[in-house]
Amino acid sequence: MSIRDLARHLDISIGTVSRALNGKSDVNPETRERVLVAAKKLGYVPNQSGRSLRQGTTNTIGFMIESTIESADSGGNFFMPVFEGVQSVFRRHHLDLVALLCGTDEDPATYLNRVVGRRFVDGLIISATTRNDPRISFLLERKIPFVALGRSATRGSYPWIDLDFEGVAATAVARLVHFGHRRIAIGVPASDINLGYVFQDGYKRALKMSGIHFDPELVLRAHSNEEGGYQVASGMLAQKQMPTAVILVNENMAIGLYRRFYEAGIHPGRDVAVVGFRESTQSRFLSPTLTCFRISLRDLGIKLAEALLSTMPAFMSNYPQGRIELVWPMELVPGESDRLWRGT
Amino acid sequence: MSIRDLARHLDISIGTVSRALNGKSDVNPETRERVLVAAKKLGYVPNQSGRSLRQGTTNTIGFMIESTIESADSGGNFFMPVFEGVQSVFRRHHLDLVALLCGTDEDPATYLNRVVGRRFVDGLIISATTRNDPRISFLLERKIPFVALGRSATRGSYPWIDLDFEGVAATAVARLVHFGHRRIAIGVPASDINLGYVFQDGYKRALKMSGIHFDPELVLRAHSNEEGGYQVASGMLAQKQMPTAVILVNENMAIGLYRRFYEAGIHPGRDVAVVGFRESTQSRFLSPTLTCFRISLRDLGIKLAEALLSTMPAFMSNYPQGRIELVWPMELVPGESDRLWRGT
DNA sequence: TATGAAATCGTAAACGTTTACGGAGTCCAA
DNA sequence: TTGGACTCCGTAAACGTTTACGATTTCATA
Repeated sequence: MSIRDLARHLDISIGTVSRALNGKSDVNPETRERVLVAAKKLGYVPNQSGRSLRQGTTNTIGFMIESTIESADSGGNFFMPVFEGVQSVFRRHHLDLVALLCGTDEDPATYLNRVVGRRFVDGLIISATTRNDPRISFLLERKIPFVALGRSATRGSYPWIDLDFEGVAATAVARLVHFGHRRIAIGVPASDINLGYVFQDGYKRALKMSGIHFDPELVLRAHSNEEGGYQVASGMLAQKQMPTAVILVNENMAIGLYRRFYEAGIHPGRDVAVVGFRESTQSRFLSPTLTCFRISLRDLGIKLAEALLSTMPAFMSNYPQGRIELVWPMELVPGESDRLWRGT
Repeated sequence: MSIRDLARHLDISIGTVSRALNGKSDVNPETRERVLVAAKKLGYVPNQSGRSLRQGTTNTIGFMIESTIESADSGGNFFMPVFEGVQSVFRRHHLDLVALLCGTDEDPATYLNRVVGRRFVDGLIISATTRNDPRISFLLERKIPFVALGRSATRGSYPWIDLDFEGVAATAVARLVHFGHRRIAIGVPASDINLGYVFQDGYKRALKMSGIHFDPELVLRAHSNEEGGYQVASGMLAQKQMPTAVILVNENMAIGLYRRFYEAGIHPGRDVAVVGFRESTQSRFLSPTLTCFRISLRDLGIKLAEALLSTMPAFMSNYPQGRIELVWPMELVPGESDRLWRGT
């Protein structure tokens, strides 16, 4: 069922059929109608390879997510709503979104090279950017439209949207200090993901603002999952003077952290204050409920999509131009995990 | 940087270049070497649209996952490891895997129709199959290679791999009965997903085996997330005679269920027995740890990939033929959530 | 009626591959 | 010297689209 079959069936030329289907102006409204109903009746769908080859564009956007060991068990629930948002924008422009999974046994940069080289996608959204992310320089030099979810320390100008981890650290520290805490630990990712650095910097700055000396012992590196949280709690318990509060950068860590404290007879929200990261159904139903930060992942996805489209020649005209370096604000959602504190 | 440029640069014909790159036999080993090094040096990557158009095959497999409201916050951590497994097999065959996200505002069947019609993928893995899944009959009639993760009640023969929810129900019921329980509730998905039916059937059968009368009141429908778990617990608490045990079909429900019971002063693992579904880092670090079922998602992914390849003409020869209707066994992992039971 | 513009459509080239086919060598045996 | 077998390579068609261009028709106007 190619366009040729359709044309034969209607006894008109394939050029006219193509123009009719693509909404070109120089075609009789009446024949256009005939073409459209015939296409629907015969179930004609244009072959994407053919049109891609001709137009040099695939109408497909790739969202690259890495299923690293660390995030394998936790990344999904974050990305799904983001996809939703991205897709809601793309649909209006007849763009398809595919998620590109880079396995753990392949280097993200070479994977990207293959995908881009094949002309598989017209644009990319990359996520989980590392401190110096080779993908960014690669995409810049190849002039592939992209937007990064998470900035990086890479030189050069490129569009990125990043969560305000510095703000998270500042808000959390200020709140905990206000509750009387002085010894505040943080759990940061063990990987090279850039958010860890941003978060840690924000933490230090916030401590300085409160006149608290920075103690490197309070920075606990761990994987961003339940087991990592368990280790963070263990690290806190092992210190001669246990921190009275902790800020986590991932909500899954909270579960393991709770667990470890329970085992030690310590009750989060009563004996130790916990601030988690992202508000979710999970954080709302934990016991104690987690004080954390709210973010509309769907809106984030929408913004990502718009940012990308504003850099793509075919869609630029519909979107405002200019640098895109956006720090996404988050709102603190009070929970029980840091409220029941009664002082040392 | 097309194959034509490469040929010009080497001063040989494009046909020879193509044959050299594709490992055809009728090419001088020496010139092949020249082609390969030049291709690498110039960074040539074949245009996928061109080859797809010519060969009628895209070398791409789609894994369709629906980001329904229900699973939006929980589906990810399940699929990531599965992707890993699938991809490990595909890589050997130079197949690319993309995740196809069907948004909540689009009908899965029409989405599938578009993707398939465009000749975007050579094969498909579909998941979250419903009771009567229109995608299955669609793919069957269009003769698109596919494998379903989760069987369906649809007539016709097609390859599927399904988790052994009947076995889960049987094992859990038998165990709980052995611990002295007679009034065992279950939490099943509120959606039309087929696993809910399978699970429920297994539950009924297991009750009959133990000589326990089936009470429809004990079947509690809810979303497969934390909030759903909360509602299941509420449902149990509301009954004149509260069930002494509950089996959940999703581990995220456990968190909300725990929450609700805590609020009522009831301790899971002491006052009520809970059996969850899938073993994960989460289930291991909950308090109490969840008695649940272990499954290697990576192996599941590998099996899915092999099943699909065995139905695709280009790869059939490498894989055993025959019907693929596989019930994937799961092993019970004892936790604390159903062990501390001391009887009524 | 002649003319030109507008509307509508057909023709053919082009996108980047792969591959069937045939041609040009080379080598060896008859 | 001829013929055949073999190796290697070039030629050109084909995949399904889109689109620039020109051809034809219609229609109003001079």
